[in-house]
Amino acid sequence: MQKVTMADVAKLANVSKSTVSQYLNKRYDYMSEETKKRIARAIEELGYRPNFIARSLKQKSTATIGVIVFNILHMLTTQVLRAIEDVCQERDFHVIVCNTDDNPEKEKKYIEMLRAKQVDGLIVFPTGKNVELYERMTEEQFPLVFVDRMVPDLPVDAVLLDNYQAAKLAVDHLVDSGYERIGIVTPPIVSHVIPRIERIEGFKRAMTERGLPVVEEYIIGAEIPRIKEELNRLFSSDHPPQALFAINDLTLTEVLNFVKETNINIPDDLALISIDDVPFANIYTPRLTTIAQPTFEMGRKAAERLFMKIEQKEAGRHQVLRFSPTLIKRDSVKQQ
Amino acid sequence: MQKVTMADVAKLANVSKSTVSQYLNKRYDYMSEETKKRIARAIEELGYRPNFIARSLKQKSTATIGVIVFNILHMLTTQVLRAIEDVCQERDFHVIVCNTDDNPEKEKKYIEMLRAKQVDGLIVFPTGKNVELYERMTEEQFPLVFVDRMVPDLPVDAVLLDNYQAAKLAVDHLVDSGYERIGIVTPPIVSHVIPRIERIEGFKRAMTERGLPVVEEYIIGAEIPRIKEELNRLFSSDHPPQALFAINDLTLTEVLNFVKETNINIPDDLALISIDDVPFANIYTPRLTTIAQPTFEMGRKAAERLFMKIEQKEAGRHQVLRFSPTLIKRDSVKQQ
DNA sequence: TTGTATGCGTTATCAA
DNA sequence: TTGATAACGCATACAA
Repeated sequence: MQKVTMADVAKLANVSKSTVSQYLNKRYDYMSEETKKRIARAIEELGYRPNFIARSLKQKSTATIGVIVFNILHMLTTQVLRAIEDVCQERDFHVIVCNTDDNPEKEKKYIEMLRAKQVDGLIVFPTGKNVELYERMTEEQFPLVFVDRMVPDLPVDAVLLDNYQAAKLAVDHLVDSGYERIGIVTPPIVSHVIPRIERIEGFKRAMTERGLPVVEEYIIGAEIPRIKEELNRLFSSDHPPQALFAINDLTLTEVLNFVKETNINIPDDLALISIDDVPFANIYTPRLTTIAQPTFEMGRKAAERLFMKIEQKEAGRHQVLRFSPTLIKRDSVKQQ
Repeated sequence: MQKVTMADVAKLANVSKSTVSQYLNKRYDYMSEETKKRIARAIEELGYRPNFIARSLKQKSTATIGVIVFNILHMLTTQVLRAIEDVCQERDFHVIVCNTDDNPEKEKKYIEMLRAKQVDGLIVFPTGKNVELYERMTEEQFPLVFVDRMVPDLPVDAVLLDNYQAAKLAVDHLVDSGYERIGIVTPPIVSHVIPRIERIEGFKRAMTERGLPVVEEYIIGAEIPRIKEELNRLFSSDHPPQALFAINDLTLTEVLNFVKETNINIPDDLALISIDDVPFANIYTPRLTTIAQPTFEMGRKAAERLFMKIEQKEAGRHQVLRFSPTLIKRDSVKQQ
């Protein structure tokens, strides 16, 4: 299988390898019709298929990029990935996908292996823990783009949601609708996970701007499986929040689970808003008010930035691109 | 960047390239400690990283497989993909992902390009339209596994849901719960899309087995955007069905949308069951009764089969592996 | 224990 | 217009 090589074609067509090579690369400016035909025939006859890997070795380009994500199962990731793949498809590039599960070891291993495989560039949802490695890549001018998270002080292009704006959108909509006691629910707050930090920070700022107090008790930050019990605790207190802001789809799900097990009615007893326009937002009763990330635009942009770097090897000032979220008003927040 | 090669290391360490090569491949049975150290130092100093592509050329293995899917955005796909990637991760293989959008042209192009890139095997959710191409691969004994769909009469390994059983599970549960007028909703019925064909066929068989008539009017097969109007038509007739079986997540969503716009109450006015355990099944009110596909097992198995073929180049009789679905009883079907 | 020579399937340079 | 020949970076058989 796949034993037939350019040499075989050359022999059968009675020309040299170089001629075949030129033919394949469409450099036929000076090639006689006759030769072209003979080569075409030989290729056909032998069922020859070029070995792209050999060509890559010579040309120093594999037409392949790597995309390293936490977990392809997350909707954000899937959508960004799809957009990236679309851009690559237009350019006849291929995409290697890797899941790190947010594990720095795995991330490191993947990055190293993919570079050994000579990928032309890397789009990474970084764990944020392999700073030296990131640094090395930028020093070597290796084409690299971060998505979703970034690493402060590192001159790496990054494509991010404007998390402050997202939080502000949520708070403003809630406040405009007449809510004051607003809670926020998030996974554990760790410093290297930029979106969480920024969303919470944005939440606090927005509250303050609207002249509302930030009640620490209303900030629920816990591992996903523990969120429900935290909610239970909070809602059995004297003054539970009137509205909840779930900072992503995972926490939203937990809130919904919690609500399902109690008699709390949305939006009458509790208003709910979240970041990530989950697929069932429209189907759920009540329809869920959400803040959507422009995932496809983000994926596209990340890919386009990467290709800019791949194509014109020049550095250029690095950019942190912020994408604006969109408030989608539905029925889980109602005018008080 | 990445200019340093084995020759450089060899020179710096004062040994020959072959020695370095041996060192890298852990063939140090007979290597002096001294040499090892010198090589290690040189590698470190130069920041040498092996070029995997060059090695691939020699060894005829890229440690990369291709996975060609319709659309990574579908949940089934994402989950299968994740499982495949996990298996690959264990073996230090990488995965190239391609989206065909069920377009045979794209499929063809991808298959050809990936083979040119010398991937060691291919897992394909086949459009079913490139029969010659599939045949050629099997003739050449190229490692290939189909998922979700198969192509009749083609000796290719395939990993599929037991669609007949899935349909039977649905019908039996409905009938056992006291329903008789059961409708089914599906995307357009086209012959090469095996799951649809089998699910509908399974539905009919199961109905017949239970002594119930198959009412053609209750079989709604239409493009997704047109399903809602079909449902409207059906439910304004004299004898609408008492229960609906949605054959996948897409049609389920349409049913749910339809329900939302009417006053139909689930499960009181209409029972609902579907294939694909959607993420919101547990959250929706009422909680949705579904039939789950063992997506991760399917992905794992597909990858394992592929590796069997990759490793032991022997053919072996090809297998069509059927996976059993699981009925998850929740609240959208209630005992009448 | 280590080095030499050769090949993997292309492309590129330079002659012819 | 086409053909030798030398890379590309690594692995391997065989020699030393």
